[in-house]
Amino acid sequence: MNSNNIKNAKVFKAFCDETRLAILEMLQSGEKCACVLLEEVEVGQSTLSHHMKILVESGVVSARKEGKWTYYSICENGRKVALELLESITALHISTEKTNKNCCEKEIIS
Amino acid sequence: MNSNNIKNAKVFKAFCDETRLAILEMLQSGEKCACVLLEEVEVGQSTLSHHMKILVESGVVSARKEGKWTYYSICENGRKVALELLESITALHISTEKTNKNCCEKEIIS
DNA sequence: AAAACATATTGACATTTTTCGATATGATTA
DNA sequence: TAATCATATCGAAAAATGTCAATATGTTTT
Repeated sequence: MNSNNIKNAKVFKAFCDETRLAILEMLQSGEKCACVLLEEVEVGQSTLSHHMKILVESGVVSARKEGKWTYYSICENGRKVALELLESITALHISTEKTNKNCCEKEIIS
Repeated sequence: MNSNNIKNAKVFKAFCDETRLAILEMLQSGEKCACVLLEEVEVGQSTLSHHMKILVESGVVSARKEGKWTYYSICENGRKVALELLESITALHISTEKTNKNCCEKEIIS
């Protein structure tokens, strides 16, 4: 039982919301100021701020403050971490052989 | 604006819940019968069934019915699709040059 | 055919997440 | 220093999700 599951789930929260995927899409063309994102995304300012927080906390997006503006961009390292995490949580740990044909032994024993 | 965002979000829903990550973890050692998963995961039968549905719909897990049992396993192809999707939605479409230093032109113009 | 079993579905409730408007904070401009 | 601007935070409402108990469905066993 991996107790990192709660933490890992947080990384993927970044990608399981429509609005956040739209934001990521905009960031693919490079760093964007929050005010620019706000113009293109169909949510209010406080909602955008909330989504940006989730994206930053997932590690996939990084924030840079400059004066009164905040610039967001896709974080290469966070991207790599997420990809490797997805690789690792879906990787098979066995060869292709079937070992579970009779998985419900209680049926057979009792 | 990519209208696949709703569909894509669904793929990652598989990974943004603690219980589903625990289930995936069990499936890493190979195909498992629902009854075996139920023994190890801390939820009721109907809840497990609900999670399995989400996992199957994401494409990452496939179900195989055999008599009264249902066997679940990580779907190699679905895994690949998810990985490629994550690659593509986080890929930068520009070189590293900064183009947004003065992103808030309205400030300068008005 | 009836009983037992594995899983899916339904409906209700609890929790979490998303959203918004209002307000706070912190920076810049006048 | 007052006004303005960009963003964050708060509190409440709405929507979505997770959970369970009960029941339905389909299969196997007796």
